[in-house]
Amino acid sequence: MNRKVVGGAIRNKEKSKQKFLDAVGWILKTKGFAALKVNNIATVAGLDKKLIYNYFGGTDQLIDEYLHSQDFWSSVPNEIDSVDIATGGRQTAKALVHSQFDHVYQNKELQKIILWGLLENRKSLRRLAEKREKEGEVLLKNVGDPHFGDKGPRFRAIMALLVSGIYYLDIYATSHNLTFCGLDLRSKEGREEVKEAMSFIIDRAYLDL
Amino acid sequence: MNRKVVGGAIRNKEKSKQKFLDAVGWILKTKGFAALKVNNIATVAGLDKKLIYNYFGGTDQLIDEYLHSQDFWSSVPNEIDSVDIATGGRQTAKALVHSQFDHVYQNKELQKIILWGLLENRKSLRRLAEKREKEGEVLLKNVGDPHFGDKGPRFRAIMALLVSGIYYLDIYATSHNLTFCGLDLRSKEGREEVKEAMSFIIDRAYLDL
DNA sequence: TATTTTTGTCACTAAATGGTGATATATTTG
DNA sequence: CAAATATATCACCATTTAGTGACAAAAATA
Repeated sequence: MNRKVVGGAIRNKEKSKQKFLDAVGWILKTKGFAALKVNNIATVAGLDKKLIYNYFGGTDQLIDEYLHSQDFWSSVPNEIDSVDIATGGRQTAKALVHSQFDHVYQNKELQKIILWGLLENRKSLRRLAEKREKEGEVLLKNVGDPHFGDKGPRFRAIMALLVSGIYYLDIYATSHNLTFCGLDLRSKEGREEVKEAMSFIIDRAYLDL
Repeated sequence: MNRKVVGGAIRNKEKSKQKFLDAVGWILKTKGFAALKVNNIATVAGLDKKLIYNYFGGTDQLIDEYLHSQDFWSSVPNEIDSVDIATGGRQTAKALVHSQFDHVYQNKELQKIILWGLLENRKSLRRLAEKREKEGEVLLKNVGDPHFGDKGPRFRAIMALLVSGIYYLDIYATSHNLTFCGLDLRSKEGREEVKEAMSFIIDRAYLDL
C-alpha cells in the first residue's frame, strides 16, 4: 500500500518544490538568467541543492518546469469589442499594442524571458515562442485578415514591426538610462509619443492599405 | 636609450595583441559573449592567457579594447541624396531602414552586441549605445526635423519603432526557425513584406503627419 | 511507541575557471 | 657572439561550480 504524502510543517515536498520554483522566478527577475545556477537557486530557496536533483532531476528540468508553470503571454485584453471586430478591429488592434507596450515595460521577468529566448536554444523557451505565435495567430486571423484581404500579409508585417519594436524599446528603456532616437522612453511624454505613433500607424494601415 | 620594439616572426607583441582581439571577435560571432572567458580566448588566439593580463590587464579590458576598436554602426549609407534631403528626406529615411534591416540580418556579430547591450551594464557597451544615438541624432536632425516641425517627436517615435523592430526581428529570425506574426522572416517574401511595410509607414508619415 | 519511509543536510569529489610567479626562448643591442 | 630584455610558456594555486553518497531528522504507519 502506498504511503500518504508527507505534509509536515517542517518537511514538505510540495512546498519545497514550490520554493525552488519561486527561487527561479525571483532570480530571473532580479539577477537575470545568467544567475540561474544550482548553488544559487538552492541558497535563495533556503534548501539543499541535492533536493533539486531529487525532485526535478537537475537545474535544466527545474527551469523547464518553471517556464511551463507560468503564463507569460496572458496580457491580452480579454474584453474584446465585437462591434469593433465586425468593422475591422481597428480599435482592438490599437488597444492591443498599447497594453502590450505597458505590460512588457512593467513585467521585468517577461523582459528577461524575451531576451533569453533570443540567446539560448532551450526547448521550453521555444515552446513559449510557439505559444505566443499561436495566440497571436488567433488575433490576426480575427482582427486583421477579414478586413485586409490580400493585404493581410502587409498588415501582419506592420504589426510585427510594432510588436517587436515594443519588445526592444521596453527592454532598452529598462536597461539603459539613455534616449532612443532622442526619445526618453522612461518619461510619460516619451512613452505617450510612442503610443501616438503606434495609433497613427494602425490608423493609416486601416485607412490607406 | 629605449629599446626597439620586438618585431620578430615568432614573438611579436603587436601581432599577439591583435590575435587576442581577433579571438574575441570570433568567439562573439560564433559562440556569443557568454563564451568570452580567459582560457577560451587564449586557446582560440593560440597564446598563453598570461599575456592577456600582461598586455591588456585582464579580459574586461581586452573586451573593452575590442569593442572600442570596431565601428559597429558604420552601415549608414554614405551617399546621401541632397535633393531628397532638401525635400524632406523621405527617400533617405526609407533607404536607411531598408539597409539597416539587411545589415543587421547579415552581421551576426552586431546582433550579439545589440543583445549584449541589453543584458550587461558594461561601460564600453554603453558608449556604443551613446555612439549609435549620437549618429542617429545627426540624421534625425537633418532628415526628419526640418520637415516635420512640431511633429518632429512623432516622427522620431515612428523611426524608433522601425529601428527597434528591425533589431528584434533580425535577431529573432536568426535565432528562431519560426514565424513572427505569421511571417517567415528568413524568406525573401517575408523580408520583402517587412520592407514594404516600412516604406508604407514612412510614406504615410510624410504624407499625413 | 517502535518501525519504516520520506524529507533534508552535510561533506566530499571532480571539473572549470581566474589569476600569478618562476622560467624558458626569441629578439635586439653592444 | 654575448648580454640584456621583451615575449611567451608552464606549473601551480584559489575559487566557483555541478553533482553525489552517507547520514540525520521529521513524519507516517502499525
